Parts: sequence; structure tokens; C-alpha cells
Amino acid sequence: METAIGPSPEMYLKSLWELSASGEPVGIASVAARLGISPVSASEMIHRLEKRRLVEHRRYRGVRLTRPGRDHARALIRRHRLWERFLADELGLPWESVHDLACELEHAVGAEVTEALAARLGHPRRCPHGNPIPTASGEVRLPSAKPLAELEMHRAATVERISPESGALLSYLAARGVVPGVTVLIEGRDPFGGFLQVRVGQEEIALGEEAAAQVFVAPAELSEAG
Amino acid sequence: METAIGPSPEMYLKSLWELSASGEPVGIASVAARLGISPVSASEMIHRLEKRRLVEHRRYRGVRLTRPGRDHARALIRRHRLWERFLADELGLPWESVHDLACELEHAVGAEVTEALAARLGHPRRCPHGNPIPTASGEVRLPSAKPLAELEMHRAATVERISPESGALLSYLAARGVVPGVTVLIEGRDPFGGFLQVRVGQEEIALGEEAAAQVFVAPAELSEAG
DNA sequence: ATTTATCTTAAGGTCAACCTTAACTTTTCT
DNA sequence: AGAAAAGTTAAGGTTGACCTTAAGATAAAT
Repeated sequence: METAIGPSPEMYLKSLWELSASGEPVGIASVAARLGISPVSASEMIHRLEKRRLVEHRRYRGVRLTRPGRDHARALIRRHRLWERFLADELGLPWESVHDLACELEHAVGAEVTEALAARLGHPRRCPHGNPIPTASGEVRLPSAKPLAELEMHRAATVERISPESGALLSYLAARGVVPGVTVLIEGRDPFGGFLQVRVGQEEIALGEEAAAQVFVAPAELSEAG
Repeated sequence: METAIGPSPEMYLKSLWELSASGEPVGIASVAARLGISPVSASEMIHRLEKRRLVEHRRYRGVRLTRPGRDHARALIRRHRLWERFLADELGLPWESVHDLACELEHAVGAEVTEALAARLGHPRRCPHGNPIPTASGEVRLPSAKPLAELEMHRAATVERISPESGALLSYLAARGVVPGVTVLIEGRDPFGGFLQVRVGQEEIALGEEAAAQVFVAPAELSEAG
């Protein structure tokens, strides 16, 4: 029944969803930090959301999405990532900017448009950054992958996803060819942990640890072993 | 430079644009009526817009868009109608509903997305209701057409556009096959002006005068006459 | 057990976008 | 010229979404 809630409350739901993949309560301060607002304002909004039965809040214990809250948040993520695909694939907009653009669009459409869009795009399962697109029925499968920093040396791996999806680091990675699907290989490690020497396709680059923390990779199967 | 202005002010600009095709001042009351708000609130907003130099207001004389205001409004109409095309053509959503859906989307994108969308759609010149899509540089050509009610009897004509683009009448027209491009012919007139007998394609329908006032037609060229 | 850090509530403020009621001015119409 | 209609300003209100500062409560960590 598409309960209408404004852009701002929606951002809270989305943040809560992102901050608690498995459903543990989230501190209000971390929500506030993520949205760049004061804890007091976040607290206020959480109470508003609680009145609408979208979240449950236990004082000093944190917030959790209720069932309808979680459904709404998941639907938002779905919309967001579908718009990202659209913007990147159909409109050819640059990878680094689609996240921010999709952030606006996600609040402007309901299920009708979303599902038509999904159908139009062929029901993609990943956003351009490699993150999974929840299905209409609500399933989400995060690809199993680990941070690039934890990859063994000289072990080939495929970039599965990059998270989070916006900010200067994305352009940095994009400029260096680090996008989902490419094969990477660690060729060297700075002894003090400052950066990695990484081969990306043909090229070799140095990747700061902050950037490397955002890149999740799946090691390629080495041999015919099960 | 894409001056950011919220959805609400944007709706005022759009309304002003629509209410004064040729640039004559518009009464605040009519803006208020169109947006469904009180004249007092409209007056307030007009003053806010005046501070931003988007409109000019002369007391008791009406409001007029300034150059930047008109540019912004035209850009909005462009976005709106491009989204309509997208929703109808690419997503296959029903003709009667694309207007309202596009109303949300138009506030969610800037020039970058708009132009990419336009390119993607092949730079269409008309929205699904037949109304012209302003070009990126700001040209608008309204197809010459007259209200269906003014068409001579038994004279074939093509439906050029339907305006306004939303409301119950649209579904009414859509259900009867009255959409841009079809050929219509008046076969009879109610002596007291209540309705028209119209042939639409193969079928014959009765069309109320309220509905007929929204349908703009271009008479087919009868012969080889210049 | 006490401190520290986190969290929450209280109090008061801002701004945008609406609302109503009421009074007043200007234009327009008869 | 006078009345009606349209438009305007004033005054006071509401709601949502933010803010700051300050005080109080709880949990966690020493």
C-alpha cells in the first residue's frame, strides 16, 4: 500500500538498513554520523519513525527496523540500485556519479515504476558497484568476498563489489581501473601497512589502505579442486 | 549553474509558465487555484520567488517570470515531458498515469541526467500527450491545432495534443481511443452543445464538451490545394 | 565503584511551506 | 460614482526537519 514517507525519513530507514545488515540494534549516534546531522536531531526523527511503527527503539540500546520498516528500506535500496544501473547502462553516465544521482531518484518513484524499470533492465542482480539488488520479494544475497587488504600475495582475485558507493575514493578507484569484474593481484605490501602494490589488468598501481578497504574481492579458483 | 530550488517553488514556476504562454502577467489567484493552495500562501511564495529574481510582481497586476525564471520553468517542462516519454515508451506505463509519475521525477534530476535521457530517447519533440518538449536551448513550438469542438462537421482531423495532461478526463479519453495521432471526425452535434458525436477510427463515441475542450486537432489537408 | 563515553531529554531557535481570519486597496464592472 | 470582485497585507498558527546548548541517565570500561 505504499505508505508515503518523505525523503528525509527514508534516508534514515536506508541508513539503518545499511548499518545493521543482520538486524542488531544500531546506535543513534552512528545514524546521525552517517547522515551528517546532530544526534539530537536523529533522536527526534527516530521517535517520529517509532510512532509510525517503522523502527523500534530501546533507550540506550539502539534502534532496529521493524518488519515494515525493513521492507521499506529494502525497497528503497532496490530502487536506488536499479536507478544506478539505469543511469550507468542506459544513459551512459559515469560510474562514480550514479550513486549520488540515484539518491534523488529513489525518493521519486513507487513500486509501479520500480518494477517496470526492473523488468526493462532485465532484472539485474547487482548495481554498478557490485552490490546486490534486493529482489521485489525481498531477498538479498551479498556476494561472498573479502577486503582486498586480506588477499594473499600473488593470488589472483576478481573485484566483486565496492562499498560504499560514493565519495572521492570512487573516482580514485575508477581512474585506476578498479571496478567490479576486473582481476587484481597483490604484488607487494608496504611494510608499515600504508599501501599495496596491485596489478589491475595490465597496469600496476599503488593503492592506499583506505581505498583498499573498500574493495571486496573473491579469489579466483586456483585449480580444478572442489 | 543549476541553482537548486525545491520542489515547491519549482511547481510555481511551472504553473506560471503554463498559465502564460505568451508572457502576460498572471493573477496570483489563478496560480493558487492551479496549485490548490490559498491565495495568501501563493502570495507569500511569489514574494520568495521575487527575492530570488525568478519572477516579477506588480501589485494588483500579476506575476511574470523573469528571464532566469522562464529558463528554469522551461527546463522543468522539458524534464517532465522527457520523463513522460521514458515512462510511456521505455517502461510501458499507461498513458494516463505518466504525467503524475513524471511530476515527481522532474524535481529529482538536473541537466546532466536530463540531457543524457534526451539523447537516449532520440531527442523526442513531443510528450505522449502530444505537447511539445522544449529543446535544451529553449525553443518550443506548439503545434497549430484547435479545440475539437471548433472542428467543422464531417471534416477529418488528427488529434495533435491533449491538454491538460492529467485527471479523470484523460482516462476517459484513453478508454475511448482518443490519443494523439488518431483521426477523428465529428458526425453530429448535440443542439444544446452538450456533447459531440465523434468517429474515432472505426468506432463512434459521444464526447462531452468538457472532454472535447481538451482535445486539440489539426484538420487533415483535404486536397491538393496549397 | 567510579569514571568515561555514549545516549537521551529538555528547552529554545530557525526556516520553509503551508493554513485561516480579517482588514484593506485596487481594479473593474454596472 | 458606487459596489463587487480580485488582490494584498497583517497577524497568528501548524508541521517537519533541522540546529545548539545544557543537563541528566545509563552502559561500559577501568
